[in-house]
Amino acid sequence: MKQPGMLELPVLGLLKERSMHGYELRKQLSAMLGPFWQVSWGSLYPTLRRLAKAGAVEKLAEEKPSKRRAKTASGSLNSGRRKTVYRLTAQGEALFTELLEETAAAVDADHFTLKLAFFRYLNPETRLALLERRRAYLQEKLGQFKTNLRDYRERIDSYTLSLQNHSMAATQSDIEWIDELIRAERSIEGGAPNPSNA
Amino acid sequence: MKQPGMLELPVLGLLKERSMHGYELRKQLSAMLGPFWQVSWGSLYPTLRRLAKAGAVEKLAEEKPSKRRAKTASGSLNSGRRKTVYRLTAQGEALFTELLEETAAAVDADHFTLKLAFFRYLNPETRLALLERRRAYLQEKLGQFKTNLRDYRERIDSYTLSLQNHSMAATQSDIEWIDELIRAERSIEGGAPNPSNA
DNA sequence: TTCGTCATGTAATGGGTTACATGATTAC
DNA sequence: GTAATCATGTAACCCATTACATGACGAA
Repeated sequence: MKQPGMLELPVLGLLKERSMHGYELRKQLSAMLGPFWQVSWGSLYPTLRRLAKAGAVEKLAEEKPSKRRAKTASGSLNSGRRKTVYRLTAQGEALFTELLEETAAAVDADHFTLKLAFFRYLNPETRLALLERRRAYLQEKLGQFKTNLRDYRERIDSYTLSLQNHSMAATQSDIEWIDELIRAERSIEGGAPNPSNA
Repeated sequence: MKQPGMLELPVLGLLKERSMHGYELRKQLSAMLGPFWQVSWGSLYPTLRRLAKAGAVEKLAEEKPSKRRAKTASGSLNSGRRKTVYRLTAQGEALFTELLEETAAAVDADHFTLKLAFFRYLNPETRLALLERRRAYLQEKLGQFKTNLRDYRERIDSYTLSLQNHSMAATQSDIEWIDELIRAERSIEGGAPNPSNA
């Protein structure tokens, strides 16, 4: 991940479902967000520490199952202290909701992605608001692409032109995808009783 | 921009074309890379300072118009303001080429974009190598998406699923775009004499 | 026994973001 | 005369990256 302060939301969101230790958290994060999101230990653990300091999560030392000490036995002075399980607190729940609902940061692609991954915790109106905000942002960028190209097209070389055209097409495709999501949202809102997905 | 150390390449690349001052550099950067790339002063000027310290660019003080100017008429050809113009040095040229050619960092989307914007300075073989490296990377990610979905599909909700599907489609589209670029590269390589773009 | 995975962290480094601060010039 | 744009930077704050360091456990 690239931008600062982005891990908080997904960490809280995953811990909301169930308590986990750091290592598993990372695996779930990758599974949920796909291979482009790689979380490094050096960002995950400090995030957990910050959240713990803020009272949003608490550390639980899980006693080890190890039941058998047959072989190794002996002198290990202490046994506990293997996994550290993190659990969401009430404050953490509140923080999660706050981060999820804030519309300010919803426009940026990565922030939007993270919010979308936890959309099920939002009510339909908020979902629609976030979707429409993102859509407007993309539309604005599309317009900027066009003025940009109008003003500079002759001065940019063919590679850069190809770059911008591809980028515009991708933006257009994003918009269409958002439109689908908006349509789906409206149809469950006004139409059939909530199917609550699969 | 989000990642560290990414401004160096485009700054050197633009200064290679012609000397400029910081403010103009930023405008050119936006024009070239499109509206998703926003460069802040707080990252641009420190980058220039670093490059200057490394001897890659040199600062030229463009002298301001002798202090007092007649209101309008006199200095029509003057256009003087106190600007600091940056010029690429020989070392800077070397650094530019080095940064542009290194294949290690070429896989990441942003690095790849930046290199592509200066592809005209590379020979066709290096261009092809970079394109194919990027393609292989995307292909690999696509495979990871698939295994990921195979293993977790039942456990992810419909929003996250939509997210991943869209992300996969975008990756696929990126690959097709790269393929086009590769085809174009090969056709100028083996076929007609270099058309050197529009 | 050794290798791969599980598991938890810390330290140094670097640089991006945001806000701040200033002043000149142009257009209305 | 005043607002917008041109123009150049600095500073504090935050945090991601990378590399480092350690150790348990299961299987081959």
